Amino acid sequence: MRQRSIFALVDCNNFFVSCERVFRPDLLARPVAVLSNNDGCVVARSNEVKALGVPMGAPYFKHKSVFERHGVKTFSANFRLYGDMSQRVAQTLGQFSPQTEMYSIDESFLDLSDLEIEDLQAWSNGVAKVVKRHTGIPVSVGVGASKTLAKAATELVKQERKDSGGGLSLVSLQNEYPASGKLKNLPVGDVWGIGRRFEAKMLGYGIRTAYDLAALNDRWVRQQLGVVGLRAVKELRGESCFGIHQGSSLDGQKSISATRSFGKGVGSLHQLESAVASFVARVAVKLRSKDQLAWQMGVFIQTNRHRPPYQTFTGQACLTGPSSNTTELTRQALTVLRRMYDSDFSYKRAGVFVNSLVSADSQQLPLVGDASNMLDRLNSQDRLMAAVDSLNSRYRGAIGLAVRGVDSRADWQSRRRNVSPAYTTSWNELPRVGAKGF
DNA sequence: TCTGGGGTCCTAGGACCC
DNA sequence: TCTGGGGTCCTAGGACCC
Repeated sequence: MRQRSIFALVDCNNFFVSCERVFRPDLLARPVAVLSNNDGCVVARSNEVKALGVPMGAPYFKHKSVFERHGVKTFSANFRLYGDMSQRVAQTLGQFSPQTEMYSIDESFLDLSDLEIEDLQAWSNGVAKVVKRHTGIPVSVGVGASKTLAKAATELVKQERKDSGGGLSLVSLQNEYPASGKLKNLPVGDVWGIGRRFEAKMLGYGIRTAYDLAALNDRWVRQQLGVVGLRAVKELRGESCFGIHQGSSLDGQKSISATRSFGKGVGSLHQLESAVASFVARVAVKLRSKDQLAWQMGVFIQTNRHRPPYQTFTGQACLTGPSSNTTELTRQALTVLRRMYDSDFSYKRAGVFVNSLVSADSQQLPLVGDASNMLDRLNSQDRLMAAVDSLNSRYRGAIGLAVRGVDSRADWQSRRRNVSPAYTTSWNELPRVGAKGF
């Protein structure tokens, strides 16, 4: 008989900010924020910035004066750096359980069900210490009988806002559900699976905490919050509904996209073509890096969301066969774009997506035509694309189709005024010893 | 002037079929 | 007084996650 489930969630504290601080220890006790593309939104906040009352995802311009008044150091998002740091954390976690799932760039679940750990509370604190020592990233470690409870535990740890990180186990041998007496301290909106809408609905009924939520009647929950909400509630009671997906949550993903808001409004078809072509290139690289091919692709262009009339144009193309070939995908994308382009509008955002993905090695050859010819052609395309990918990873963005354009100051390019160096992935960007903070 | 980007799953309703 | 009914597929929209 399988024993009960036990999960841990390791959640990196203020992850993007913590990454920047690893290489800028001078910023450790100072307020720091990381901004999204175009320096538009606040996507990571140090505890000092949280204390200023700046919410997650807030438009930067609305808080700019507060930032200046308090000397908040801001960075433009540097995803190459964060991705690399994320890998380091994941690697460290591998030593604590053979069953790990990288859930997002800053969170991993560990399955502890089959491990013999006597003191889960001490264990969780230990994990936090080791990760901090190995990577410099402070983490919150939560342990529970379900993923949702593990998640709840990390939320409770984070309430303490300790810069060094720490752990909490909600699993005790004596009692399970009432052990969640601690859940009285967790606001209902902080429960995994309860977003803004569901939170408002629950508050309307006087349900304020995770504890209140767990005590509700199943049928009523099903009615109000659907099967998703019901699962969340069951998980809160320690009834595990979700297992571990070994590897990454994104393994076997169903779609891939590349979308961006533009630095300025873009009206000309020529510029949109250049933007879309560069998005296709990104998507195709992602496809190839995952050994995937797509049967379907789509393009969308949008006007400014905050300035009515807001318009979105979307078009889809069915490919003649599954592909990850940049040239072919670009041709299709541009056809779609030209078909739906309307010169009366100025566009602020565009994107390219692919779906109906299949694994490249399970690719079916066409039923008609000379299969060996087809194979040759596919192989030569594969080799070309592999060569392009390898050159581009070494000399970032060196090679591309001409339509993509080469003007890095084009209107559609994002503004990123304060990017930190690629400390961990580019020798050229390593600071000299003795420079500020080293 | 200035508001991110990448995903998933569920549900309701319409089309279509027998 | 009556205008079937059930299954399946697709799509759009809404909710959620980080």
